[in-house]
Amino acid sequence: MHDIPERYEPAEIEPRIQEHWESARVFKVTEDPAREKFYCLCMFPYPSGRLHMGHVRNYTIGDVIARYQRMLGKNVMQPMGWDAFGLPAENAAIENKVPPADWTRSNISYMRDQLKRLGFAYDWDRELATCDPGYYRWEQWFFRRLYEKDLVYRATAVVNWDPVDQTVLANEQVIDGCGWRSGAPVERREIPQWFLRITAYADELLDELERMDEWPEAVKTMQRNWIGRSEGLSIRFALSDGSGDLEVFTTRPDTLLGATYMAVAPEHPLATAAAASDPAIAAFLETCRHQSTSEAVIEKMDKLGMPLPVTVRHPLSGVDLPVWVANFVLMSYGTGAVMSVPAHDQRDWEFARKYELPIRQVIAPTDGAVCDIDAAAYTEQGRTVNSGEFDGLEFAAAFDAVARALEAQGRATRRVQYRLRDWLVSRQRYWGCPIPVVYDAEGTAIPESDDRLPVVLPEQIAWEGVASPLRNMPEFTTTILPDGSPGRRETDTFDTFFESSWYFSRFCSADSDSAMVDARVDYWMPVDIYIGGIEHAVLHLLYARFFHKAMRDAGLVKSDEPFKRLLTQGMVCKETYYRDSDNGRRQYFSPGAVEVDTDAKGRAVAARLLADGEAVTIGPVEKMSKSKNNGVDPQALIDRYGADTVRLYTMFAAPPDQSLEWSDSAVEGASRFLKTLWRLVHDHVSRDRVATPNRAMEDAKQRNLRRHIHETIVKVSDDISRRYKFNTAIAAVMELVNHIGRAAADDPAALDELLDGLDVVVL
RNA sequence: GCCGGGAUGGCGGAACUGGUAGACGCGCCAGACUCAAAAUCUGGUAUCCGUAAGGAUGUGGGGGUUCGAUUCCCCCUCCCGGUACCA
Repeated sequence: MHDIPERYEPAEIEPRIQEHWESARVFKVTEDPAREKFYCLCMFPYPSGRLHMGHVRNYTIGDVIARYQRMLGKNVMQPMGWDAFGLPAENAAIENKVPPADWTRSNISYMRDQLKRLGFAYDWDRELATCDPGYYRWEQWFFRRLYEKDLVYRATAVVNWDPVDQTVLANEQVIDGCGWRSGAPVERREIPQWFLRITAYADELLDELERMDEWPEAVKTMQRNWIGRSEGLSIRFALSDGSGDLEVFTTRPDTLLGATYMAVAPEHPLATAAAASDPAIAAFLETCRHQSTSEAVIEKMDKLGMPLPVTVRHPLSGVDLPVWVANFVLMSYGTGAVMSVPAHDQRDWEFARKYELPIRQVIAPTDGAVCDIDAAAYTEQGRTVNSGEFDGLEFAAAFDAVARALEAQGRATRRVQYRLRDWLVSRQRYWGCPIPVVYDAEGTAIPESDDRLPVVLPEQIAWEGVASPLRNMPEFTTTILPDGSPGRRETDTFDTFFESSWYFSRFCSADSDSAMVDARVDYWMPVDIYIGGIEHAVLHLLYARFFHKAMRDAGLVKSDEPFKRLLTQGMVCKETYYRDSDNGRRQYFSPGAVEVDTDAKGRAVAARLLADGEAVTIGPVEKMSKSKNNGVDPQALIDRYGADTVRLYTMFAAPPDQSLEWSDSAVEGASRFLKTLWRLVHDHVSRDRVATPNRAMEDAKQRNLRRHIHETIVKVSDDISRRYKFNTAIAAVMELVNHIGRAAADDPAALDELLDGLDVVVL
């Protein structure tokens, strides 16, 4: 090791050491009950084509933690795999006429090389891709276990339907109400789909959060609010004509006497029945049929409604209340109907104002403060007024009194309701795991038996048009039922969150072809630290928690929770550049294709497309993504500076949980630091140490350096293991290197301190 | 709309438990080396006034608690993530 070259040449040394790591299987691990295990996991990537900066940042954080834990002597597993099913592969298939399987596998191959080039300490023997039948057969197998436990059911749900392309669109594919390819106005369509009963686990998913003290508070709060447990009253209002009941759920029974109208969803039977004889209502429902299915869009649109020719009887006052159809009431929430109390709900208040419906105050502030119902709804809990025999009660007492009165009439039931809805796992797409179900001649669904699994997705396909080709493949859809009669195969595939809900368990026994997971899973699970983007705070992380509990209840794993500690990485963001084209759609340009002019303060003021020299609009700073085309390609930086520089810069630029606005000018600094360090080591490594240094002979400067070395060890250890602040750990090491460099110039005789310092810095 | 997060020099960020605001790095300025440049090294660099010593101001905006607030509380603005079929 004494013949270190004078110049730092990452392009030469990095591939050499990486080949050694690979050929010697340095990071391969097996279970060792004698040693403390550490399972370090980063969210696996979607193989989109090339690594982006978010990947580099994510996997560098994981690698720093994994290597630190190895240095502590733990048995560290750090695996890597591919979240390989998904929409982009279908788009590539449509655009480039290449089968999604081929496109995906070639992306995996390229990105695997990139990961190796970045030098991450992965146990590659555990690599998996979710599009391999050897992986997805086990979720088909588990689907049947869930079915047997009544955790699977079939029901109708609304989708975005593109009437031109004759296909279902993802929310992301609907732009201003139109299909992104066809440009045709999208329609809502109800179709039968498969659901997993995640709500059966709602209470456990909620309660367990209290004990997850190594998860960020923000993520737990988001999950709590998402689950949204509320206690309330399910009230059955009798239709005035005696033809039935209208059931609603409310968390505010204390406001019942303030209810002045009812609102139902456009798909509600009362609305569709009225539309049959009233063209105006039918026309309204028709406009609602083009409404978005996205909550963000629905909540921001104009709130519209129409009165229906029915009324309901108020169970306490006996007054008949009008029933309206309203575009913001969702059929998929609860019963598709709500009771409206405009005096005490702001949305109801605005709707009532717009349509001149009565606003009736029945709650007043407990402290006697004035509240002006003409200005806004009073939404706080208070004391009942204008409520006859229920007057003067505070929230809990009023709730109870109203509940008892209605229960006595058989008109209400106390109920716990969740905002969380069951997990819709059906996708009308080709590139996913086939849902293992067959239908008989009557259309009855029969889950596939274990001995007929996997249901293999045909990979060599000819893609015509836009819709999933599976429906037009008789060799796939035609099948024989267990009783020998002809059957038809389900052509829907699973939501890709299905695959990402258990891959961490599969990594523990990735080579098993006889079981979903085996006993090794209980050595490694739970994951000790899970690192990934904050954008997964709810959906992926909640589905994965649910799935793990369902696996536990099927006897497959012992742990209650899959992820002991969670580190949510902030987004890597970058300015967007675009032009609005004539058809109203936006064309985004990659930062590499654009030249940006800055003012004296370094702020971007204008941008031009390099290809034609014409101006492009500078858009907001957003998460680097394919759809915004604002990703910075790390490969160019790796080629120019080496992997260590890119990794160092990524860790130095910001703390991991903070969003990072990318700037490639500062990468130079990281490179400079590594060169300086290399030269210092080169200048000293061949010098011989004094055999037994005499610490008592150290002068003040030397003692000062030795003290600084040890302070840095404490600081860096704490920053990495407790604080997860890699930027300040690096800053501390830079300060130490500056100190060592000055000492080397001033006092070359202080060799023992210099060499000790360099040893520590290199570690 | 709702839920969660954020805002500190020209730029990225630091200040961990309420106690010297701006560590470390980028950029910029000056100097050394060089025929010259690059690279490298040394020094300076929050803003305003001042030759300087020094003074004043300063952590998105407004208010509050405190001997003391980037940090705690209330209100607001803007930005980011999620919003159930992007992953």
